[in-house]
Amino acid sequence: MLKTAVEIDKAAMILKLFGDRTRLTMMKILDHHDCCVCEFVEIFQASQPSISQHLRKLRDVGLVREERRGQWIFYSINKSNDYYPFVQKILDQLPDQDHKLKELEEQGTRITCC
Amino acid sequence: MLKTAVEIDKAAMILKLFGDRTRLTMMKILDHHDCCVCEFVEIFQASQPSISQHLRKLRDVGLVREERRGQWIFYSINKSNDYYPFVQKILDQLPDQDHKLKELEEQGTRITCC
DNA sequence: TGTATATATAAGCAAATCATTATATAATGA
DNA sequence: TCATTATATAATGATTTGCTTATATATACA
Repeated sequence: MLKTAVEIDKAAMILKLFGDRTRLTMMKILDHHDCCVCEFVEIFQASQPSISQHLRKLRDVGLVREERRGQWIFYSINKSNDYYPFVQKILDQLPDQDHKLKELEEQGTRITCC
Repeated sequence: MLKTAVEIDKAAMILKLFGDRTRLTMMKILDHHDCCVCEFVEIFQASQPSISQHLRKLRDVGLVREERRGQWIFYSINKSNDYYPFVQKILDQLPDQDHKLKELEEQGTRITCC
């Protein structure tokens, strides 16, 4: 009974995070590729603090992880999150966003350090 | 390309609506049973305008339909919505909420008109 | 026809959200 | 060591959200 209520609440919390175009696209990209903050800044043509704040929300609930690699901080999907199976079924239904990374590569702004 | 962007945007719009505990639970219930407004008022112990406003948001994007039956207005899932397959895959992962309707039946507040 | 019931809608308000600007921190490289 | 680059965080403000209260409308029923 109680467990059920908690699960619906937790699902709603995740869906609320996904109810933002930027965060949803981030998650779709991260499901296939790690990315650093500055790549997202390029992809979304958004300010760096704005991107950092979106990533922080995703990190705060354990959906993504951060890892420093030299000068950059890379984000990746946290596949060991309890709700990853739920998350994955949603992301699987979204159109591939690889073209956004391809554009960065063509521009030469994709970070391929480490 | 453009189509892709629109689809992600549309998905984000739906997920934003689902990012609310009340609306998400409503959708899960409606996926199996039609319900009228006063039943939701009982289930969520919420005010009637609050429930009506949530239902309106779901209706405005075509996720649910309304239909008058005598004194009551019943809401149902709109399975012909383009995004219903997407919606259904999300709802399928949520715990069954039938116990909420059972409680109404036990209380005698379930509407079974028409 | 008048009253009660079910619902929708409008207006107002507090809280949440999302961007911006400003600043701090950490790593790199000259 | 100093300047640059990448990032996080704090503070602020505009917008959105979700509730409440008040009111309008439609049906049912005596």
